[in-house]
Amino acid sequence: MDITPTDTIVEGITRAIVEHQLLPGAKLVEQKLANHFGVSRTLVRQALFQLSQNRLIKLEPARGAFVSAPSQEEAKQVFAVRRMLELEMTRNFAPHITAQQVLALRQHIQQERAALAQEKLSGRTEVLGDFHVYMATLMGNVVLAQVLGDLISRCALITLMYQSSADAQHSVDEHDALVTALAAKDADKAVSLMQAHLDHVQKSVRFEPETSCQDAPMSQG
Amino acid sequence: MDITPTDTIVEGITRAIVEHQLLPGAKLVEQKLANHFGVSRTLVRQALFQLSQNRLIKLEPARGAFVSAPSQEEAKQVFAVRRMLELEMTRNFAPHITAQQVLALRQHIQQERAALAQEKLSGRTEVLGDFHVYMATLMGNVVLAQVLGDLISRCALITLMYQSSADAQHSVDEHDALVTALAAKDADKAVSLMQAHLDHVQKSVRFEPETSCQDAPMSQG
DNA sequence: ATTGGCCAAAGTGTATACAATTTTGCCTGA
DNA sequence: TCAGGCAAAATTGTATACACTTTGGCCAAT
Repeated sequence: MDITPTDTIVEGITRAIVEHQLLPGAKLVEQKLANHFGVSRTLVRQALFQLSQNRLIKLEPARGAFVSAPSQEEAKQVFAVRRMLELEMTRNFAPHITAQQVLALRQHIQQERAALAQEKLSGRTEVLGDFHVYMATLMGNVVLAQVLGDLISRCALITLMYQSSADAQHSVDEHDALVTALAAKDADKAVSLMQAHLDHVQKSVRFEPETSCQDAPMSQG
Repeated sequence: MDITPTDTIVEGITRAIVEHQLLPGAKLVEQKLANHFGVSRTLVRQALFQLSQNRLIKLEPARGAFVSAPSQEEAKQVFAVRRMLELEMTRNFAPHITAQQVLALRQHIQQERAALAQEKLSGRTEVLGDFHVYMATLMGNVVLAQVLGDLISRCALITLMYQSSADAQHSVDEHDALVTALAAKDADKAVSLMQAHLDHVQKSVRFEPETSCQDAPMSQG
């Protein structure tokens, strides 16, 4: 996987949004970003376009780029789609899962626990969400994995912003239980566990958080 | 909806791919395209990036853009994901559908028949695929509509390339039957009709055993 | 004859310059 | 005081110029 300068900028802006340095609705001025990252507007524009594809920002023609303000309704819809995909995925996966795949999932859970232990916000939700994508990959359906990845990164803003550490811990435990059910090839149990898990993740999203947004704009002060 | 020059280029290249003027594997040289469309490479590059997001072309760093060669395996996976989403969508939609929504769907089918009558290849599959997206929209789930739209445009290349006129006619009839079942709020029947429909669409895709990629650059007059 | 390296040509990646558009603030006139 | 409009500043949209990478062929050495 080639790592391009554009990816670095995407990463940086994503980080800034996730960590509340850039609030929803904030305008992203190309030249400012270019100065900040020490590149030309060309690369910034590429990055902004990429971010708009992930729905993290909104691109208004001739007006500029603005940080998205994901609505509760949108989050609800994202989770509805995730349910459609992931419940079916779980049901299909359970009967055919191999010992090797179970092992792979368990190893992933180890990574999750490690990420949690580090208490680092960044990377935490990433790893947790990746579990679901990883399941799809193990099933061998690349397309499903990509679609799920898009969906999860799409609501990543919401989840990252509002999911507490306790919720994250809860998620890992639920992943663990899910894998156990899968390992036992107990499809019904696995599906209901997945259902419950998604319910919990969705409920963990708080839309009126403590707005302790310390002011730390990205502008090169 | 603002119509940008970039969109025009995307449209043009898509059309060329769909109409076999550009075969899978063919290289897209930026300057050639720029000359062809009478714009600078800047806009061409934007268009290429956009097309790569739709998986219609593949962007290889420092090497260029190449028309994708969708594999049979990938098509299979795309349809698998579509099944997950659309069967569930149908099941959820049937009990709550309103008379107004039924009417809207029937009107859409009229458009499909009109598009078919024109014998125009371009726009035909577009309209047919749009039926599925339209259902999602009517359900009120914007996210689902977008995900479905991505999936359908993703295999649009395949479908457009290989679906015959007879198959297309068949599709419209199946849409019609589906709407009738929905109007009767017969969820089970609607779901099985949708299942059969997706099976047929998938089967209508014929992969030519010989994928020898001849070079057929876009006619530049 | 074959292989390896070097050089030119072609093409992509990035920066900068320029054009078009939007935003902002001021001034005028009622 | 306030609405309207004009002009300047700021910002985005597009084109061009330049740097770097890849590609393809030629030639020399084995």
